[in-house]
Amino acid sequence: MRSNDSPTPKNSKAQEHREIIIFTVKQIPAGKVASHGQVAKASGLPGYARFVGNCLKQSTASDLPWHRVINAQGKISFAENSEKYKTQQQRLRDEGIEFINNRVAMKKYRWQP
DNA sequence: CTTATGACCCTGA
DNA sequence: GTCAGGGCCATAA
Repeated sequence: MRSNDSPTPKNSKAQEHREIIIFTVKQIPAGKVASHGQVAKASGLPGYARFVGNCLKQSTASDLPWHRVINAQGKISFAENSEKYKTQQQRLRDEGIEFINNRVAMKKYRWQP
């Protein structure tokens, strides 16, 4: 490790990746859903699926449609008894997305950039 | 359907 | 520097 290698401590690659991911998530129109890996890939960051989830959780932007981001299985990544699950499900239903057996028909509602 | 395994990424202690 | 954990993913059994 170098000692004088970071002129700006706040400068992180991850920080910029966050911006891109947030930006991409904002591009998801209402009535559509996308998986974490899909968002990551659409952001030009394949393999960042996990980072996306961690990022959305941390982000507090009100204009960020985090509820439109689910896992690749078409299911919400929270526990069914969790409040977050209910909230997300309700918001998606409000946008016209229907759930079948706690699952979304990705085939139909999948966001395609 | 569940469980296991390997992969790839970042954060915080 | 190591280690555990997280809104993950794909494949295999």
